[in-house]
Amino acid sequence: MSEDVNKLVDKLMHELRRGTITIGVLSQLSEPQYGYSLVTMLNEKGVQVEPGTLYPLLRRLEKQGLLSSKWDTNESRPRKYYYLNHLGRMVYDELCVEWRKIVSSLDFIIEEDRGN
Amino acid sequence: MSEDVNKLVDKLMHELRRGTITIGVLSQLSEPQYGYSLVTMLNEKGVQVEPGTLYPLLRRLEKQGLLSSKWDTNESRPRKYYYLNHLGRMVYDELCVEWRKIVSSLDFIIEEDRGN
DNA sequence: TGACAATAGTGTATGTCATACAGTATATTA
DNA sequence: TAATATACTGTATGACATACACTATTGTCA
Repeated sequence: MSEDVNKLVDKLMHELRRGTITIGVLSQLSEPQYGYSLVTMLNEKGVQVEPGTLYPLLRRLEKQGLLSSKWDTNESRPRKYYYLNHLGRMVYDELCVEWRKIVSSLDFIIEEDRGN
Repeated sequence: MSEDVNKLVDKLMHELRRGTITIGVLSQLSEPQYGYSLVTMLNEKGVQVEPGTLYPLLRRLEKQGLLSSKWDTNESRPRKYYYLNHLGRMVYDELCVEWRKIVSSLDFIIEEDRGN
């Protein structure tokens, strides 16, 4: 497989992953977390997310009302902690339901294709 | 839940679905299909895709070398059929592997969150 | 038969957000 | 002390879905 095709595959995989970043991030915020900790946690769990992506996402979700945040300056260094608020929990739950539907649909059609 | 929140949820769900359109489309092209037939097939199987999305996607995938196409003018009306070629089949298989990894990771972290 | 609707495909503008990278600030390490 | 790591903010670009407009052909119905 050539270099160009590898790039194409990478690109397609990135697009495949794209929509899952939000739900992945929301899933870790039942307890307050700060940005770099989230990057590490998620990477360890198989959800790759770049800091340049995560921070705007956190700010966006906070702006949309799903997350709340607080600065903690009592530790060795200042960190901004984000966590799901009430609305965020509700929306996250709905996204999880939707995710299961999507997975179910895709699993069905991919397995169907396997049979061919 | 207010109107604005419903819109936000809709938007997030759209983003969640976004990356799955390509793999959904590729899954149906082991046999040649034409655009509007694909829209119907996929909708029936739970993968919503708009014609305005599908046609550019089909053209893009063809340009990238994954799909081949042929006009069939022998039927009642002219239709353009697309189908996976050899490279497309290979790439599709890789995407399926990646999809399973993503699903596995997300299932793990969502179930982990359930336990909280 | 002609007008309109449905089918089928193409194209443009806009919206959304990830990525890439630059930059700032603070704490830690060499 | 200077360099590096940690932590966060901001800008430009890339990718592609959505919304909608438009063209072309065939089917339906008055």
